[in-house]
Order: sequence, then C-alpha cells, then structure tokens
Amino acid sequence: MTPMTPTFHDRAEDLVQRTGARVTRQRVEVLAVLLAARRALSHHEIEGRVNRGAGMDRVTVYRVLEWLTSHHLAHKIAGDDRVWRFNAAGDEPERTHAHAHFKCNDCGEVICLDEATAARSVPLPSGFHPQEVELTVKGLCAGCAPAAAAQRRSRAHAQHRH
Amino acid sequence: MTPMTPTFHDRAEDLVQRTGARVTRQRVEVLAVLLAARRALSHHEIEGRVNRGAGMDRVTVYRVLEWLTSHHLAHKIAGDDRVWRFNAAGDEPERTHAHAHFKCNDCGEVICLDEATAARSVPLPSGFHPQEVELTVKGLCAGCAPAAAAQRRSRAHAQHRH
DNA sequence: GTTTTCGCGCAACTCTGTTGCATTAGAACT
DNA sequence: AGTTCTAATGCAACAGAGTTGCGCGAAAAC
Ligand SMILES: [Mn+2]
Ligand SMILES: [Mn+2]
Ligand SMILES: [Zn+2]
Ligand SMILES: [Zn+2]
Repeated sequence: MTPMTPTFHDRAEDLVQRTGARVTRQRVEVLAVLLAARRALSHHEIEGRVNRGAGMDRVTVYRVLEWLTSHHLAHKIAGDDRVWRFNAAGDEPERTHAHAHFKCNDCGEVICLDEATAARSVPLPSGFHPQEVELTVKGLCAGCAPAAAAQRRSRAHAQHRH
Repeated sequence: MTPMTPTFHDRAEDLVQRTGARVTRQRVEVLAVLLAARRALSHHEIEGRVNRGAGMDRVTVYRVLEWLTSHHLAHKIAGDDRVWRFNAAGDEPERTHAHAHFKCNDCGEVICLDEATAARSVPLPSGFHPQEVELTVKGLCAGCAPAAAAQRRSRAHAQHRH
C-alpha cells in the first residue's frame, strides 16, 4: 500500500516534526525519497519518484527542497549541467557540509564522498577571506567505467580494420 | 579608435590564427576581452564589453565561447548561480585546467588560483575512475571582506544600544 | 574574380527555476 | 468535534541562461 519503505517515511516524518514547523505530506514524502536514495537526486528524479504516490506540483517540490535545505535536512550540489542535486543531510554538525563529491562524466551521477575531508590551506591573494572549500572529483562511476573501456576497445578495432 | 588595447587584440588574433580555423572579428574580439580581464567573466559581461565595439549577437557570443573552450583557448567554470564564467586559458599543458578557483560569496566574482595545484589522492569507492579534480574556495574577496566586517560591526552596535 | 564552405544573425525554442495569488489544510484553541 | 488562524500548496504566468534551425554573408581556397 505505502509506496515507500515505512522506515524512511517514519524517519522523515520524525525529522520534519523536530523542526517545529508543519509536517505536511509533501515535506515528508520528499525527504523520504532523499533518505532512500544512495546518491544525489535532481529535481526531475525527485518529482518522478514522489509522483508514483499521490501527486505533487513541481513548484511544491522546488519549495520543499528549498525548505529542507534551509533547515539542514538536505543539502544541494551545483552540477555543471545547471541542475541542482539534493541529498538528505548526514549527521554532520549543522551547516558545515564539509565533504567532497564525485560526479560521473558519463551518466552525470553525483555521490557524496563522506570520508574525504577537503584539503584546506589553499594560498589566497592578500585580503581574501576563505569560508568554505568545495572539492569535486570528476571521472567515471563504477557503472560507466567498464562501458567506456569497452567502447574505446571497439573503436580501436574499427580503426584497425579500416 | 580601436576600443581594446592593441596588445590583447593582436595576441588574440594570433592565437585564433594558430588553430588553423577561420579568424573572424567575433572570435578575436571575444578572446581579446578574455585576455584583458583579470577574472572570469560571465556571458553577460563579455557581451557587454564586446558590444562597446561593433556589435555582436548574443548567440554568436555563446558559440564563440564554446569554440574557444573546445580549442583550449579558454576554459569555463560552473558557478552556483547557474552561470558559466570564462577566462582565457593560461599556458598550461593542453586540456588539464588543473588549478583551483576562488568565488566571492558576496559579489560573485570568480578568479583562478593558479598556484594551488588541487589536492589529489581522494579515496574513491572501488570501480570508480577519477579524471579531474575541481577545487573551489568560497569566501569574501578583498573588496567585499572589509564591507562585510563593517556591517557586522554596526549590527553589533545596534544590538548593544537596544 | 569566382566558388566554396564555415560562421553569423535572427527568431523561435527548451530547460530550470521563480513569483503572485487564490485555495487548502496543519495545528492550536476552545 | 468544531472553529479559527496562518503557513503551505496548486496553478498559471513569468524569468534567465543557453540551444537549435536556417538563410545569408564573408573568410579563405582556387
Ligand atoms: Mn554532499
Ligand atoms: Mn580557471
Ligand atoms: Zn556513470
Ligand atoms: Zn566580492
């Protein structure tokens, strides 16, 4: 009956509750989707997953994501495809988000690299005042790396034959 | 008469020439603007500066920037405001772009930190294949840091009086 | 000078995200 | 439970950044 594993739904409901603000179906559902995901999700992906259930306006999804972010229940990552990706916030001390990210150059998937504490101590011009450091590793994910290798192989074959 | 310092214009012309492709007024002008800038410029800024001269369609500016980037005469940086910023490529070995960037949280200005060679050796999940590392330091630039400090000061004063 | 073709200008379009406003529904208080 | 208050939702219209298609113009090759 319930479209989402109860655990995520319940955890989400609890987290929204604790903020003191209104706990709406929309907030709980979106947060549950984020909790269930093992990677950062775009607005499109979130909207798709959430609308297997009741249904929710796209604007509402945008507003809920903004709300979750401002209440530190989620954080967002800017992609080079001009799309924000979101994931549920871990148990980091409020407002840090001090971990690195990996972005696949092939499929666009984004994951958090929770262990990697970004390298501080970058030399800045005088007068500049650092606040946060953002570290993104780009490359091929486990799914795409073999495929890319195979493609390179077959291209080499083709050239050879020709 | 000529709106741009001749040096940049000539360097730009030479660089476009060397690619073997057609050297058009538009390519030369845009590249000259990038060479003259001490920071990364958005499409808007480039269009503005370029149109003090003859005049150029916005789509052409987009296409020229894409062309410059693909020929390694410029590189682009994704901002969290969903806007690309460009600057002329330095003398780095082709296609690396291995330096870090600084972005001001107040005015949005982006500069390249050429000395800072990004920290490699980020531990990845197995099967993942790294290709590039992107390092962005966010904070306040030399122009905005004093202003922000002054603002904090006056806010504290106000609270104190009250 | 003629021909070829690449690049430009213009208009229309797409995609991601925002804003305004009337309506709905949490939750607090009888 | 019913009433009230207000925050949040739904819908429609909008905005900004970048893209696409196509006819025309101007580099450069001949
Ligand atoms: Mn993250
Ligand atoms: Mn750079
Ligand atoms: Zn991938
Ligand atoms: Zn600044």
